[in-house]
Amino acid sequence: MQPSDPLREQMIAQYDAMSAQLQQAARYVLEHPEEVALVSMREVARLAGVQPATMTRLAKFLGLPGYDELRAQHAAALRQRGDGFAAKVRQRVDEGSGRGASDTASHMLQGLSAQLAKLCEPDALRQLEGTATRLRSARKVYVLGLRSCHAVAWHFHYVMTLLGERSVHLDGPGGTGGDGLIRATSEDVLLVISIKPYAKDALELAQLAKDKGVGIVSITDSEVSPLVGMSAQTILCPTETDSFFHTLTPALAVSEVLCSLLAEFDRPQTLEALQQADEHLSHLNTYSTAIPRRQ
Amino acid sequence: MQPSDPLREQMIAQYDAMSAQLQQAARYVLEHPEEVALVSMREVARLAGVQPATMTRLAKFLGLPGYDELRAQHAAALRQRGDGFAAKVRQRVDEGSGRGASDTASHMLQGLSAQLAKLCEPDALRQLEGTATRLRSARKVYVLGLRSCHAVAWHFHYVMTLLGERSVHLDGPGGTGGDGLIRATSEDVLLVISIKPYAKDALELAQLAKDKGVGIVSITDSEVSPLVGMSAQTILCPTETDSFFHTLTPALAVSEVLCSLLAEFDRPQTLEALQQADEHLSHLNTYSTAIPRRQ
DNA sequence: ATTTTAATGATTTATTTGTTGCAAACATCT
DNA sequence: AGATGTTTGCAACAAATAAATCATTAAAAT
Repeated sequence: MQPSDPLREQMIAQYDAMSAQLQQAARYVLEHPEEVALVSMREVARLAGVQPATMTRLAKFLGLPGYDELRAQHAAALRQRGDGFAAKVRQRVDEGSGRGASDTASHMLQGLSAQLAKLCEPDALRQLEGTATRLRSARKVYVLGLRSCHAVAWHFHYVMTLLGERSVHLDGPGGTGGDGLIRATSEDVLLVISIKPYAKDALELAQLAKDKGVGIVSITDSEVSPLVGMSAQTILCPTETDSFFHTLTPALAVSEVLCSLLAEFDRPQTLEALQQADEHLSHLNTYSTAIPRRQ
Repeated sequence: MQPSDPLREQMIAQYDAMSAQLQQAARYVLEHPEEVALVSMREVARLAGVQPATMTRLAKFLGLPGYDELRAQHAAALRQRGDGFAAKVRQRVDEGSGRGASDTASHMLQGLSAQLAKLCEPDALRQLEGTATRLRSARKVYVLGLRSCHAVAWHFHYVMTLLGERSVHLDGPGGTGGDGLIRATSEDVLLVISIKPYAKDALELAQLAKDKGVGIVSITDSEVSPLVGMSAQTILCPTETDSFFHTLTPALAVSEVLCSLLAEFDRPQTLEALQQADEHLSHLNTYSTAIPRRQ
């Protein structure tokens, strides 16, 4: 963000030499420099998830006399930003007049940003809430998304897996994806994600599920999507870009919001489930705890 | 400076009704709003040349519960200025006076929208462009994303597959994911996506690839991500939400932008590749052409 | 001129802050 | 294994903080 902030650079440079807790503290400071300037040390520590003492230790590790100096530097940086405001705008204009790639990228990102903002409209929120409610009451949640929608389906399933064991992902090698539905009942719900062009297999599987009495909810792209007719709840999200492809970013955002709503519904249970997942994964040594040597 | 700061306007409006000391305090606050946010009340009082108690009285005079609220408001204003681009979007956040789920959803979506807007800043655009350039010149592009990042990796790979045959997805059943690298050379590039907590396997595979001379580019979440050190190009994207989970929406957006930039680079070839894909898929009868019967 | 009212200054009080010392837990290396 | 050095969490501390209280002063009204 500020390439010319010496303290920042020092933290990045010395990051590898820090202990785990120090790294966690440093990471938060790097990512939330304003907070360091604006709130108390204990509060920063709380937000960073470390002991208050660790913040002091971080300051000393960086060669500063104490935490106050750390805050002072961040405060100074924040003060300067008021002045440097004009410079930033100028920089943007310079570049904005420009050529090619950055322009395309910026335009596309702004479009996506606007699409997400649009999802905040009352209609969309109602759909989200309705769908979350329906999913909440399900015994099992089957998740189906083929081809381009695989990414969204899988991610939803992945998060739901961390949360409990109600989720079944309808996908598998050798075309066995549909087998998950063998014992599906009317107590279950199928979340199907599909956008134009709609994959035939997805529609057929959804129809099959519906015939078995499974409740259908869907994330799709249009009022006239084939999914709308067979779904008890539908969330519509935009997919258009000015590029060649349809975007799945709004759909992924929607699925993440659904996960959050479901998680938020029963916080204690969610926390317990997440802790279980943590333990399991740490036993499996899945994640890199210490940062490996840099090259 | 801030025409839409209600507290500011209130102070100006009520200025005449204040006592001499209160006016002096208010004047300083109006002229040095950053200081109010950044230093203690007593210090502000000293700088303003009034008694500490006067600052408390000023806050109460303005109808606030106490000085803390005065500082909180100035801090919030300062925070927003930092976000710059996203500020516009952020303004609406507090409007939701609401209850429950819709509120959570709306808040989260607005946050995501702001994060995408932030990616339009010059720094991020530079990273995007640099990475796209690096990917463009690669003979083959290997794509690696494990666990939560699988969704992004797979989607990138999927789109790249429609575009040509340069993409290899490093994933597979039975832990065979790394096998794709067997014939990787220094002409190739590995795109690795990983966010905290970083999957050990992903880091190890990336390191292996690097040792083979493969160029590394990455999408990750922090300056101090272990990927930064081993990558020729890195795109940083935010992952924080106020929910339990990290979001992958910005990462997906970034990957879609990368795809677009690559596609845009050679439009004729892209169009041809897409037409081929269309033909292939229509021969396979993959997509539902007619909208099936509604129920 | 005297009372009343508001404003300002000084003092006190209960919190909160940043720091430090110490013991348990941890990893590391013979 | 056992010993050693580091890292980490906890609790106690002194300093500083914001607010509440009381005393004094200045101005306004009678």
